[in-house]
Amino acid sequence: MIHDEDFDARAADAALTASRALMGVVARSVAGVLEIVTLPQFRVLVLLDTSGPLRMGVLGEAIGVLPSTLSRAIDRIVEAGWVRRTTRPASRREVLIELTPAGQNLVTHALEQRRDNIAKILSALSLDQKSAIVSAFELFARAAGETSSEELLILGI
Amino acid sequence: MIHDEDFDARAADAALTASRALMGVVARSVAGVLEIVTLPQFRVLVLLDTSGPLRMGVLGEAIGVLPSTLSRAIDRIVEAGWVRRTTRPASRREVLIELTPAGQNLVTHALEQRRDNIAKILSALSLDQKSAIVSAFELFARAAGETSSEELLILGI
DNA sequence: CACAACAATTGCAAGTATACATTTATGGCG
DNA sequence: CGCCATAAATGTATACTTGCAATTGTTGTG
Repeated sequence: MIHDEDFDARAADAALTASRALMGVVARSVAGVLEIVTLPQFRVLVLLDTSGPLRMGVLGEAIGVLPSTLSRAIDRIVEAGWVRRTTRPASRREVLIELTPAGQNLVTHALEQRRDNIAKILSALSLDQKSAIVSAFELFARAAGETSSEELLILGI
Repeated sequence: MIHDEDFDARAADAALTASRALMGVVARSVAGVLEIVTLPQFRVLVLLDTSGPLRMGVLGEAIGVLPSTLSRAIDRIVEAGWVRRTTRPASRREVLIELTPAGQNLVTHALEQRRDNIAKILSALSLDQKSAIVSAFELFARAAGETSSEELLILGI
C-alpha cells in the first residue's frame, strides 16, 4: 500500500532527524575530549570504563588492532597518565591495563556532559511530552536490539 | 518535587539509551567507509555533499584545519579519485573542490545505508508504535534545535 | 605600474596509527 | 627438565594528520 510506504519513509526521516540531534549531543561531549586524547585512545579509555581492567590481548581484540599497535598506543596513554600497566600476579606474562583516577575522570566527565545536555533539552518540554518521548525512545531502543559495544567503539562511545 | 526529578532522570536515561541505539546505526554506516577513507577525509566528502563545491579556504575553516593540512589532505583524495580541483574562472587564485561521481557515491551510499538500517528497525513495529515514535522523535529534534553541521562533522556525519 | 593583501601550495618537522616480522619473557606440558 | 605455546614488546617501515614558516601565483589598490 502506498500509504504505508509513505508513512514508513516519514518515520525513517524523523528517526534520522532525531539521530542528527542526538549525535549533535554526542559530538559536543566528545569534542572536548578529542582535544586531549585521540579517538583511538579514547576508545581504549571508554572500553576500560565499561569493562574494568583488561589484558592487552583482550583489549586489542576488542578494539580491533594488532598487539603491536596497541602496545605503543598504551605506551602513549600511560605516559600521558590516563592508564596504568599492571603485571598480573597469577600470571606474570599477562599485563593488565586499568584507568588511573585521571583517566576515569576524563571518561566520566564526557558521559556526564552528554547526559546533562540531553536533560537540558528535555527540560524545555511538558510532562506529557517528556512522557511521550520516554516511551518512544524506550520502544525504539528495544526494537533496535542490543547495540554491540564493538559498533559503538567505532565512534568512541 | 522528588517525582519530577525522578522522571526527568528516567527521561534522560531513555534518551541516552536511544542515542546509543541510533549511534550504533550511524557507526555501522560509517564503519565500512572508514576502511576506504580516513575520518578527516570523510568529513571533507560529507561537507562537500551537503554544501556543494567549496573553496579551499572555506573548506579548511569549516572542518577546522590549517590550509597546509587541507592542501595535502586534498592531494590524497584527489589522487584517490573522490574529489576534483577546479580553478575558479573568475578568480584564478581560488581553487574549488568538488565531489567526483565516485566521491558522491561513497557519501550517498553511507547515508542510504543509515536510512535503510533505521527503516529496518522500524519495520518490526506496529503502525501505532511507529506513529508514536515519529511524533516523539520530531518533538525531540525540535526541542534540541538546529544541530550545527560543524558539530556533526566531529563524528563524520 | 609597483606594492600590499590574499589564496593556495610547498618545505620542513613531529606525533600518531598501522602492519609485518622478530624478540623476550613466561607458563604449561610431555 | 626441555620444548613448545602464549603474551607482550620491539624493530622496522609506511601513511596520515598537524603545525609553523616560507614561497608562488593572483588580485586589487594607491
